[in-house]
Amino acid sequence: MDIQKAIIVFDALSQETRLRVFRLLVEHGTQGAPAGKLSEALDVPHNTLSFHLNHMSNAGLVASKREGRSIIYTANFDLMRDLIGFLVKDCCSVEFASIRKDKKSGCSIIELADCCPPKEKKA
Amino acid sequence: MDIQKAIIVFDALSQETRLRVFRLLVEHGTQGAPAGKLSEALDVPHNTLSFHLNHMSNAGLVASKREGRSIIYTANFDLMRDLIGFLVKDCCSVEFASIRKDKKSGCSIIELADCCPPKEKKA
DNA sequence: GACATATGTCCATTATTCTAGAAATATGGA
DNA sequence: TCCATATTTCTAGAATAATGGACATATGTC
Repeated sequence: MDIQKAIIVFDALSQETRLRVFRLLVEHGTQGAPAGKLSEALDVPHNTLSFHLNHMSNAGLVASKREGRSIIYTANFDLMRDLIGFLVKDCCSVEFASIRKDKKSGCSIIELADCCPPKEKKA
Repeated sequence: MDIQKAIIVFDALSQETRLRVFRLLVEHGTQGAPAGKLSEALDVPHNTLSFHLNHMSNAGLVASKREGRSIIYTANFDLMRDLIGFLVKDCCSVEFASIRKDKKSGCSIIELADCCPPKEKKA
């Protein structure tokens, strides 16, 4: 993920309605949820929500597919992983957070040194 | 980190100048860098940069301390770790990213399953 | 104290984003 | 075809954010 993409994703997440939508979609997993259900659950007018869903879709945060009369939205988990990777690699220091590939599992392993503050280099 | 705090941090990171400032500060580590150096490095007028640094400071993303005539800004690495933790816990699914404490090292370990997509539950 | 340096504050302008009413589009069913 | 449902698009006003010139403040040096 480059810096321009990251800005777009941060922007999409920096608004209450949108962040709530996203977290709700995360709860719905890969199955997703229809726009109307989100509108109702979050108590946001359908046209306002549509504006935000469109915003999120442009940012790549969500995908949508029609199913009958409904349009089902799903969270983009891949993007979320990329974003986490960006924060670790580009917005943190190796002293505080590091990322590496685990060959065996094929997973990326991130270590957050939240309990072991680095010794300050005395200048 | 709660959702309100997350929105504030995302907002602070969702603007090009601010994200560039933050990444530059990350490179400067715990030592930080003076406002003027940032202004010069990023080619942003000092007053405009001051506006953004103030924005970032309010969000808790950076800290500042005076040193002679300069004001030294430093990235808040703790907040960055909290943000990464928030994304993993609240904005991702356990199938895609999980976080656990490693008793021995005292670190939080995050596993990003970026190479092992979960088997879809056939409905 | 006079001056240069480093940074912040004030202000007006411009640009962008959010909101929700009204109308439009798409789908499915009687 | 007619109607209800689900959602989006259009639109305009309101709110918020970004920009940079001019000025103010704080610090260090001579």
